[in-house]
Amino acid sequence: MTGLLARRGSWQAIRDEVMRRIRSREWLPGAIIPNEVELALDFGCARATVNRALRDLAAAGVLERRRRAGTRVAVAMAGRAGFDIPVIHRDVEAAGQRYGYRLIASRIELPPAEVAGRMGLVPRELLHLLALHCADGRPHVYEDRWIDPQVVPQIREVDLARISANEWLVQHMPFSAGDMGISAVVAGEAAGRLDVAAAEPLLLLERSTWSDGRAITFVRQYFAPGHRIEMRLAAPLAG
Amino acid sequence: MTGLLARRGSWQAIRDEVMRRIRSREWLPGAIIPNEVELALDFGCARATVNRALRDLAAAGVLERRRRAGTRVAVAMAGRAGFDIPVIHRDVEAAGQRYGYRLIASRIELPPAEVAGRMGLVPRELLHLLALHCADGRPHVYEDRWIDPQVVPQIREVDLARISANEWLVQHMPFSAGDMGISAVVAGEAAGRLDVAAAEPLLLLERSTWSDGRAITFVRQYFAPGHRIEMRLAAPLAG
DNA sequence: AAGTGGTCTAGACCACGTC
DNA sequence: ACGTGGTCTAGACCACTTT
Repeated sequence: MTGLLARRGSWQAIRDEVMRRIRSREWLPGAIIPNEVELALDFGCARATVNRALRDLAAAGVLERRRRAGTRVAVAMAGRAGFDIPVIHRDVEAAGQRYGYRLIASRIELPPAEVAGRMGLVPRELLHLLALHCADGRPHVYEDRWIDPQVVPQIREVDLARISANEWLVQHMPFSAGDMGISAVVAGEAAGRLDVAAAEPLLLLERSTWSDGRAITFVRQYFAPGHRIEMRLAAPLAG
Repeated sequence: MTGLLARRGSWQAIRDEVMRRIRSREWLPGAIIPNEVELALDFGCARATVNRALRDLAAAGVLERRRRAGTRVAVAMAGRAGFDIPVIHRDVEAAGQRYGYRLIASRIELPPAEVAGRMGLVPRELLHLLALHCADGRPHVYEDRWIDPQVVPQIREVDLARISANEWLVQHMPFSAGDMGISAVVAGEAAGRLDVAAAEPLLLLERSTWSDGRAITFVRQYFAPGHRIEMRLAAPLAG
């Protein structure tokens, strides 16, 4: 490609050209593509520029790169996506509704074995919170949360009746990893909290959050009937 | 930091040091941090190396960078996450079960207004597929899919009784953007397909996929009771 | 107008893992 | 062992946006 695709950043042009060759099946999944030096000659640029483009595609999962082994087109190039973790506060307000939060209960107690297991710790006393998030005064999300005060000692001094544990954690314990599971359940015992029939199907979101190998919190959130968790899927490349 | 954190890549050491300063509240959310030249002097490295580190953090959402305005610590540094799009085939086999696929119906017909709306097009004839994904011979996911043959003309020549539309699309129309919604519903009309009671709560995943501004496909997937969609949350930084 | 990040270069050395 | 990607440098020019 003799400089055809020149743009603002030539590494983007290179990335696009590589993508084109993959899409057009000029470079098949699993096949090794030319090395950086060859591509740099081909594209008439520095190797660092090619490196930038290929690194970008590797990060997006389109390419697989290994020293000495070279760069190949990923075989199962389907799966990764990015989305924004739903933040209830913003969710509600984005829908043009007034957000409300109410702490129902706050106790220090032993978690059931399942919760302890999810948090990967031997049962010991944790902070247990029950809370309700409201939209325009109506129950929106019922939340059952466990927090390990040994990992987040400052939590003892927070007035959790005023600020939701989630918002406080987000502000003071950021950058954590975690896992999340979504399932459908019958309202059951959460029905009373959300003011719905016990047979109503609810979305249950379970999330555990980790910092430095230690579980910070585990939360179960029951969403009011009809709620929809939405996410935009970010493609490896727009186009 | 006089070379204290030297590692394999010094840009990673710089990234870690910047993170440390943010975590320790040495640099507060919203505050401007020193520019690249200053940091390069501070760290005793080339500006490009600092740039690499800061670009990485900006991509992770930890920093916000603007020309001329400088680099500042992001205020709402909570939200982004990454996960792998659930691929039913792999899901089932990862659970040690045998995957099966069965095409129930395939028709060319006009979509209901809601589907047309989701795909952002005026109603015209689309390919409509009903299919069942099985695990160990038992119904696992019931799928109701619409495909626009004007966007994917090759689909007409595919034997969709043998390969699922999803797998074919993934292989031949990769790298697309889209949006996804998850909700809880009662089994209702999907109950018969999944062989469950009509009142059973099911997870409904709706996804529309776009390529180049045009909708490729819109699919509703009803998961068998008890199914859980899991995702690992990728933190901006491990640690 | 001027300062900041964005990018490119040409060359170099290094680390890793395959051969 | 040696080829490949990973990274770093020192300098340069450019693009954007705020002052």
